[in-house]
Amino acid sequence: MAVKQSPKSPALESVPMKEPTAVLSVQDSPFARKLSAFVRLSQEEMEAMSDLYRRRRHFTVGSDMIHQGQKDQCAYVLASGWASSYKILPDGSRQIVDFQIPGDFLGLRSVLFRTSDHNVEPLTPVQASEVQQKDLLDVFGRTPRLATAVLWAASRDEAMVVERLVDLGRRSASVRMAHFLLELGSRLRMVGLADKTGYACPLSQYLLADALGLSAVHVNRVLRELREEGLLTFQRGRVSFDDYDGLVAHAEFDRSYLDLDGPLLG
Amino acid sequence: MAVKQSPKSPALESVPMKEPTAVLSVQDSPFARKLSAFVRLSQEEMEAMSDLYRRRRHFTVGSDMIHQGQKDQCAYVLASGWASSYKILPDGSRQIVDFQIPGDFLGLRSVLFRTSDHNVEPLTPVQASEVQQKDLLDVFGRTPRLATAVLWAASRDEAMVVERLVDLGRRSASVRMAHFLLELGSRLRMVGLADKTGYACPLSQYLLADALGLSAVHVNRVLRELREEGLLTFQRGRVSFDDYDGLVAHAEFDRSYLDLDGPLLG
DNA sequence: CGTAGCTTTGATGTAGGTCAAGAAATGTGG
DNA sequence: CCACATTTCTTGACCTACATCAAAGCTACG
Repeated sequence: MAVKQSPKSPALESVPMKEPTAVLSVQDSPFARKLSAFVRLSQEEMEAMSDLYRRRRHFTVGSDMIHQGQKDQCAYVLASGWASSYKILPDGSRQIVDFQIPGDFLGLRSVLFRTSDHNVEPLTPVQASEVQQKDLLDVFGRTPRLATAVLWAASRDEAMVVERLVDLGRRSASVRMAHFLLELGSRLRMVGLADKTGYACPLSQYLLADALGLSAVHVNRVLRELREEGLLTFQRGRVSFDDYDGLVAHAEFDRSYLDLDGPLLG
Repeated sequence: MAVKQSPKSPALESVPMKEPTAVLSVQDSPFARKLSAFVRLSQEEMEAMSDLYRRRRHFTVGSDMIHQGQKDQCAYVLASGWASSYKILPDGSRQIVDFQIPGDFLGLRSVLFRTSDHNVEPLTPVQASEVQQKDLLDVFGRTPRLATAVLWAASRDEAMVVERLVDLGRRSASVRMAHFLLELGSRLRMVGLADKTGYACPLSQYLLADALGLSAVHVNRVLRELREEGLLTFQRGRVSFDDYDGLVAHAEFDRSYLDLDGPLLG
């Protein structure tokens, strides 16, 4: 039910910012890296993609990137920082749908739909490339394989939302939390922001609560349980896996839904 | 937690089957109708689409259309009948992610991913067109606008999953049920299978429970409440809106996430 | 006309919510 | 670098929405 977000996250400084300027090269961007998991991109496709990268923008915490109900919104590719996409209900409560990390494409629906059905806001300072509707449709027309790759990325995002749905529908709070933090770890590893031991994480317990359909109080209790069971520690902006295998077992974590097994299209 | 589905649904016969053979004409198919909500399809695009329609298949209740964990799955476009897509958890419980109705594209993820991350099974006898990976990628290469339209349709599906997520995370059982049945009504209206008074619905209370993250017992109680409040009646395979406006208010139903306002691409 | 799956209802249990309030941590201005 | 303000985190006491268990009554087809 918490509506406020943290203007000052405890882990803000500890998130590796990975010298944003270095990301300007298209091939090395987290986004290209992610799409490469699906198609082996040609030189031409790389260039088409760089057209999407022209307009670089910066967002500070508290400023909206995409706003529910507004028209003609842009999409973005996150270069650095974290964001969250969420819906606000009439009674003021909030459901966070997903968190975005570097390399994530965000706001696809707000481009394809006439009006955006959700909000996106930065959780840390964010560097992102603006993608306008026209650019996106042009690129699709020129390089269908890239279009397919974007479709694949969108499907992967949907798979994650589905997994969150299973979390809320059928898993206990503890399993849910473990599952979620493992998924986040997997995603961060894909872009080099996590390893087996854990990762820096700027999420407050309020944010976790709104993402997992729990109360902040219960989030706290669940985190304590997991810590006391020696599975994982989430403190001072860092998630540490104390017993990775035990955690995977506890969470029944099967990451096949993240489709990580190398390019499908040659 | 219910794992069994209904081999004999009470409403099975009352679902209008809309003479399946008449749907063979591409322009009139519910699928074309749905995509037309996004792009005005050219003759060429219609023809490309008809390539996706070649292999028509029939499924009986109890046979799987798509199976979790299997490789090289097909996708389908539903011509008639209802299906449900779901995930089974290790403990045997089930979360239904969505129900498919005529015109719905199903199993996109199972084509794009190496292995399917979910199951799809018919709830009534089903007529569907099989879409193989190759067909789909070919069509994308030839007609990018069609690819964009499919991307749009996939985004619309994701928007519905997101709304289900909000249901499970932040809405009470009663609001959740009302919201869900209204959404289903909107979707059915788009393909001419519902009107303001209601629609034929082959879903058992067990299925509703597994979709909404409730127990079947509680589904029953919630339906009774809604009936006693004069909002809606769900009996003998038919959902009747007794007080549509009251229901919309109760459910806080805002259907902008279905993006119904006419073609975006000329 | 039997029986297998549905629906309905009552009694009882519990996971997680809400309220409240103190302790850490973090940021801000001097 | 310190005192104060603001979030966050943490814990305890209590409560409620929904689950679970159990047992009848329906319905529909075989």
